[in-house]
Amino acid sequence: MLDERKKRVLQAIVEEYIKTAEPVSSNAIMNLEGLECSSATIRNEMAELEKMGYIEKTHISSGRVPSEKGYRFYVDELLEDDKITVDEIEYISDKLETKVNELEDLTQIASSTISEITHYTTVSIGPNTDVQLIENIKFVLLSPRMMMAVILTDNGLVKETIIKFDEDITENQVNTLNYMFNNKLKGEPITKIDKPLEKYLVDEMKYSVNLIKPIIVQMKKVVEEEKVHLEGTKQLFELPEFNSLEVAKNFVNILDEKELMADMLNNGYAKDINIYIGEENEKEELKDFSVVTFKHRIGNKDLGTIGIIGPKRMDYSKVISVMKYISKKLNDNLGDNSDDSKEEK
Amino acid sequence: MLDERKKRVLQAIVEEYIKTAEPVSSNAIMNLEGLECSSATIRNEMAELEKMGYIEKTHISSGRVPSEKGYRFYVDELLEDDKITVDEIEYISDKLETKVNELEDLTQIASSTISEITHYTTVSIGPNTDVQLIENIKFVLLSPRMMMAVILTDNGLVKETIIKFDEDITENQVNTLNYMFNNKLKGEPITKIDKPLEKYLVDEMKYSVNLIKPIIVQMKKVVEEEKVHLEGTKQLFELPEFNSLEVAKNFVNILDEKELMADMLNNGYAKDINIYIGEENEKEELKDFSVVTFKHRIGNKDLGTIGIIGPKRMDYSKVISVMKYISKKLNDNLGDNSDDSKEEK
DNA sequence: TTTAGCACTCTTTTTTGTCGTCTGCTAATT
DNA sequence: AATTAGCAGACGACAAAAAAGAGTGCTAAA
Repeated sequence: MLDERKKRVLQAIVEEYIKTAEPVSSNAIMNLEGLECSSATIRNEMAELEKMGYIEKTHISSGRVPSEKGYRFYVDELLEDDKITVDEIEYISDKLETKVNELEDLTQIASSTISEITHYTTVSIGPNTDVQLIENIKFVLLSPRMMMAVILTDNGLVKETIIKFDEDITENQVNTLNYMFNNKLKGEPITKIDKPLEKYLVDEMKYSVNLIKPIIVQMKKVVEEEKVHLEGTKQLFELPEFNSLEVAKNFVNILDEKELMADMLNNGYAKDINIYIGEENEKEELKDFSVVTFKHRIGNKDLGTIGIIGPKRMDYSKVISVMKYISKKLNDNLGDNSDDSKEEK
Repeated sequence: MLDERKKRVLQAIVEEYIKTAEPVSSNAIMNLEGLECSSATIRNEMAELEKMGYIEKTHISSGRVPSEKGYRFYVDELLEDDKITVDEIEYISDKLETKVNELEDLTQIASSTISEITHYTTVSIGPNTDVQLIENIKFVLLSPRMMMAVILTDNGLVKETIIKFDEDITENQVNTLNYMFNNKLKGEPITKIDKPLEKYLVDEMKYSVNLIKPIIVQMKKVVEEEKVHLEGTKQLFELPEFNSLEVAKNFVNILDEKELMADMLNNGYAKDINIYIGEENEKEELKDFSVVTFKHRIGNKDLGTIGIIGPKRMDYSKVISVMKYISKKLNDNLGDNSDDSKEEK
């Protein structure tokens, strides 16, 4: 479709624009490797690329800026990996050594590391609820009317919550609950903790509704809860595109809508890495941004999703290199030294 | 010091400026209640108020803006309470009805309610660590190498954490730990969980350091951890002062520094409500803002602190009314229906 | 003591002009 | 047929100048 030189011109424009945030002129990219020709020739190529929709002008006599179609082509066909430096590799390795007790923290560390290296904002979220299986449930009486419920999932996450009752409970009751819940739920997806279960326990098993209802309500809540974690919000404000108050406000609005973030990360299942450029984002509010999402897993255990939010001219190459490296590193590390991960044969 | 009319003029200027964010001219406040005189008279008063330092001009022929001294006088002497509407009262009552299982959530609900009503940004934090006493500690074995520690404090908060070990642990060991920690720490401030305790347990009581160290490390971490919670960040961006990119950036930077926020809230002990206007803030970064902090408690139990961050021309009256009402409401509500609060005679 | 009136100051907005950049096109060159 | 040099034209960015508007301080009168 595009001949070699056009590809080269497009690539040069995208990369130059990523670097400078200024419309790229024919002069600016002339004499780059593979473009040893006059500016006039490049202008001709640019005119055609524009006609095809890969680049556009900001005004009639301006330089060119990549269109979303242009970015998309760049990402799909022209992207070169391995833009990660030795220093960065060292920094990442260092960060990932941090000993964590809860796997959830690992996603946050990955998220903050990405943000620090790329200088974009990252947002992270735990694994999707419907892929998590219950490995064990534990009820512990804290005081006569207060109980704690702990749920261990097969991917090593721990969810705990406190449940209060209007009447005293006995150790005996707690033991029965322990047995009953484990018996019923072990190996089931955590989403099974829901109304029907409450109904079953009350109607069929004849438990007191006063006992069961708060348990189900509270456990359901903690199971469904999406903890969205943000990192590096201020960094984007250093970018030249944030000199427009409009864009800045828009961005702050996005960050304030945690559910919107959660939604964004939960969609787009197909691949581990997904790239949404501008209008490709489902959310109207994100149409001036690009988002790269990264499904973060160890072995076959989903550990959550990380999203990188940046301008449309984000350094896709860098972002993807970093993500791939982190993914690799995590799997290398946790292959050996994770105690609680189940041995797979 | 200030005669009645001067007070009235100052009050009018402050309130008008709070409303419009524009320098206030002599014309604008003439004919307000208590100011039934000509603009020339008001100009004379303004000239004197300016000489005394209560108001200032943005340039030689502009209207007047309150100085920080002016705001301070307004807050100390001129503030009228009860600027809260019936609708707002209803909204607050409604929000505070939400049933919470963890007292921590209550501070967040209060915080978000304040933000929604005042349209300023709020930031909240749990109670200061050194006022919290340990009521009970519970260790629960989750798997051979994973234990959960739960700390109940006298003000009804629950802190829990997971501890991992490099070797298997027995139920017996957990029971001993339970007995030992409770015996040693019940009634003590949570800050007692620290190095010296580790030393004592290992050296004197001859516990294995492999067992004790991770416990102390992890519990200390969760005890010291300050969970800063932000609410309504985007709202401030609607204010006219945020049309300056400088201010906007400044603000985003502040929000990104969670420890700064925590510091801010932990200082200023004296009163339950503290007001810091502009330069009165200890933090350089906050010198263009006003902060109102609100120590939130039920009975004599400290439940955390909420800070309201807004422009210097924030609607102090509204903010304070809302806070007072919330405080009252919480105490009314939780006087009766809180099950776990200890009965005081 | 208050007020009407006016000159003066300063900001804001609009207008005008200049400069520089980059394109598209044409005609010449390879 | 592809490339290139050269140039006219378009337009943004910036600065200076001009006009409009808002508010003050002061003076003199009520």
